[in-house]
Amino acid sequence: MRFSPVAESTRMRPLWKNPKKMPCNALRRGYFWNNRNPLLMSKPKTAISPTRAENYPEWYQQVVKAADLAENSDVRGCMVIKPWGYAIWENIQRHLDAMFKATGHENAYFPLFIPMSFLEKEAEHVEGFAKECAVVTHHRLEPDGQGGLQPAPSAKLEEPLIVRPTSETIIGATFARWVQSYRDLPILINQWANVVRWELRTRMFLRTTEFLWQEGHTVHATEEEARAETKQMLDVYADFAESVMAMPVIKGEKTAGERFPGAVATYSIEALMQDRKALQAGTSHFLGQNFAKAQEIKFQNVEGELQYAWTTSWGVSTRLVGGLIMTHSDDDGLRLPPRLAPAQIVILPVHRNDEERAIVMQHCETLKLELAAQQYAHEPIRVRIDDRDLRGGDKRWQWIKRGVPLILELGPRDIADEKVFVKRRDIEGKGDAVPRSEIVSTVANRLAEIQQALFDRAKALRTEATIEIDTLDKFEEFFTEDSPGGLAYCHFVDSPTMEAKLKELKCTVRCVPFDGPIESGKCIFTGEPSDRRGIFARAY
RNA sequence: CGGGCUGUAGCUCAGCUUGGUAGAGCGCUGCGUUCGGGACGCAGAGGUCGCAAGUUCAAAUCUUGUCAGCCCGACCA
Repeated sequence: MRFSPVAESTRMRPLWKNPKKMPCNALRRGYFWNNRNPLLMSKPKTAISPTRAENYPEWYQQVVKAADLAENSDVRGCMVIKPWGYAIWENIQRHLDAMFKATGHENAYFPLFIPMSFLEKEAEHVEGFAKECAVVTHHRLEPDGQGGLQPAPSAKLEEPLIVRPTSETIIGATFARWVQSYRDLPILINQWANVVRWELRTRMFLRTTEFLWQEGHTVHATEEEARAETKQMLDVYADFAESVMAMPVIKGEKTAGERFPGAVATYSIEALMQDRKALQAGTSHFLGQNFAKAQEIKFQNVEGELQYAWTTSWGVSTRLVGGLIMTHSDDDGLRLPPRLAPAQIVILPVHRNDEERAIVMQHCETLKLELAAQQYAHEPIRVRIDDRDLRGGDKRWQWIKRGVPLILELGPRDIADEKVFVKRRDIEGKGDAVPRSEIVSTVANRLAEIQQALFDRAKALRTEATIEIDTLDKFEEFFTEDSPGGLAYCHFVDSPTMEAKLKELKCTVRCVPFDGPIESGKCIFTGEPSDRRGIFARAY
């Protein structure tokens, strides 16, 4: 997740002022800022370097930086989410929160710290999380005698606390007190929180040591109801991903190996990124009675019998922002779907002197008010005027890199012509002059078109990258190092043979899609009979 | 936890082999010319060379120790 030193330095800057002295490697590989490499001058200039085709992971890092979304912090593996990035997360929260409320859930907040013994209660859960937990062992610091501090030996905790990697255990313990009768059920709770998983390799938004998420936890009287809840929330996620994020997803069930520790069934939405790697964008778990038994969540049913409850949990995280970036962005930076854009429209005033400035600003303010009075997707349109004292080109490129869907320019010439210059971020090119009289009435439509266009483009890419494979040879060919890869639908039966082959190919089973047809086939790894295809892909 | 590497200006780095006034690009500040697709010129500000000890008349440079970080592997939303 750190910017690699190579990329930050040599690749971005002209190391050799005299082109004749440049090593030819550097020339060929385009190690030049803004592609000013003299040998590549014919190539269109892009705001992000390297391009997606040249070096996808590095491109991703550069987009995060150029779009001003986040930066690395002084704490290893943790990022600072900057205002523009956080505003995107806030929009994600706002939409999801409304959807959770609409399905009957309420927000609550549980402790950051979990007694270690809680984690120990569910055996598989221990297995799954123990290795990556941050542990709190002391509650006081004292001088170490050398000008520094140390945890006070006298302040050692009797039982260590772990920083929550997820809250099933502590919420379960709480629910155990809340539930006595079938009349107390269901319990439908959501929590917006931060969690910590001490990952060794981190990447901005996609995998950081601390991340922000939402975790829903529910308790039900019956298995059917809990299963329905699990599916319902997966549907909520899928709906959100597709309609708000414009990110096409596939709903499916995880295999045993990919299941949440302690769950009976794990469902996920899977998205395909532009480098043809899959991203798990959200998960929903049917926990059966496993956690209820571990946490003693019991209730008396109508007949007066004591029963274990059925629980679920489901979550999405700031990882969605990573998915958003990799789904829509291009070689000029971020492209935001209008429904999530912190600013859907930025107006750039163009003026050269104070006299012009006064006139232009007045027109900009009026335009802003008219636009903001319009609605898109049942919300007032979000408009900003950028009147910072910067050169026009710089400013314009900043907003392009930040992914604002519509950039409007308004200068003396436009005012004279009664026009506004409009640039759609999702379309190549400089933009068009639109009559001032039309811009306000058509703006909601324009945003809707952008939203749809981004979705369509992403979906087309996925369709192009999707294939059905029925032989191991073809499978291996599809996932060789040089092959672009993608989503492979294959018959399979979970087995050690398969696991070994997948590991060799750096490939994973993403899920067994719900909408896949039931058809008889043979596992491409073992030849055993199978009736469903699974989706295989390299993944984040 | 194994293997490789790096700590010098806000950022990215050069300088170290062969010890002798602390460097570049970008960024930042000011002034001027520019300005509707990423401007240019001039003038500035900015550093206990990760930390500690040692060798030396003299250490960014050599030696030892120490701390931190990065990359590649095994694990993961």
